[in-house]
Amino acid sequence: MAADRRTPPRDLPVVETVDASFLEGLLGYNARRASLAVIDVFLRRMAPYGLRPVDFSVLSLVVHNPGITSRQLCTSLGILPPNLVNLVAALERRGLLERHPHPRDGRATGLHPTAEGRRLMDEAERTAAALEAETAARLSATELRTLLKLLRKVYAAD
Amino acid sequence: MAADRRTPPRDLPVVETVDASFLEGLLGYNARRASLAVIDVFLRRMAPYGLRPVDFSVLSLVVHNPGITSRQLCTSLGILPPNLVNLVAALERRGLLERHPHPRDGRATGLHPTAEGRRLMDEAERTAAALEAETAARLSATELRTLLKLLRKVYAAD
DNA sequence: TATTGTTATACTCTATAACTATA
DNA sequence: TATAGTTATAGAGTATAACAATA
Repeated sequence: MAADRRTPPRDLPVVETVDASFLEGLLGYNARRASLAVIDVFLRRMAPYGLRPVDFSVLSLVVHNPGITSRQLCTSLGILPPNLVNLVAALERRGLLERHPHPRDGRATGLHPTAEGRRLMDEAERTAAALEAETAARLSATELRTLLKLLRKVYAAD
Repeated sequence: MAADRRTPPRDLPVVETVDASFLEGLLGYNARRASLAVIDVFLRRMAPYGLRPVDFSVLSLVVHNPGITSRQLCTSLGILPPNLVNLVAALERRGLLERHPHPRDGRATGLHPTAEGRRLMDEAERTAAALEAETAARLSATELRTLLKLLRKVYAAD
């Protein structure tokens, strides 16, 4: 599948600087680039806690919502049930949360943070807040508030 | 790995409505959610053209930058070279672009849109622009401009 | 020696089907 | 009959190492 080398060097155009202006005008393109940039920093700063973004999200919801079920986690975070199983199992093995039978629904399992889970999340959430200010250092506090508001407007009413 | 069913139904908390307020205050969380929502619509509306977001991005850059190299595409879009190969090969097989030797660098290959490639992108880009207005219908034109500007500010200076 | 494009490959993420136990 | 949780598995997306051809 090599290019046709028999073609003589004719009037073929050469690109010096790439024009990406069309893509840069699209919301999807910019939202994706921004989210990748932010998540990249997040990944590096959360590595010491052994938490990927998805682990952070799950454990954060468990800490702020003791007794939350897997189903509620999936709905809140847009994770499919089969993909949550190992996530929760790993956090349980690390002693960061416990599973107890749901008091009112025998099918469900309530997820509860352990003392260690609360302690870790307290640290991790403070790191996340600091990181937030840092990542968005190019934005004023007002700009950051506006950005969050507009982003929520884009996906909230789905 | 079942929950301990011997535990009697004690004072275990039950979550009625999930509190996600901490996550909703994080830029990364909101950027990710927004980008997934926008890309989901994009995916559905571009399916008739047989273009995923990444195909759209690649072909758009080729159309707007005839002669662009794989390396330039990778740098512009944050794709790793090995993962671009099959992408370009597929677009070539569909007759949407052609590969010709680079006039000034024997190692490189220039990518050039075919007439069919230009025609398809013309349609696809008009659909993308329409979709843009639609997806962001909850935002005013001013809000959309502000959102794009702030998103670029987040990732631009990386 | 460095760079472009490529192959092979591995790892993660996401998605679907099917099962169990409870409601 | 429907739902919560689980298993197994398939597919897409993303990553690294190593190579040939050219600079």
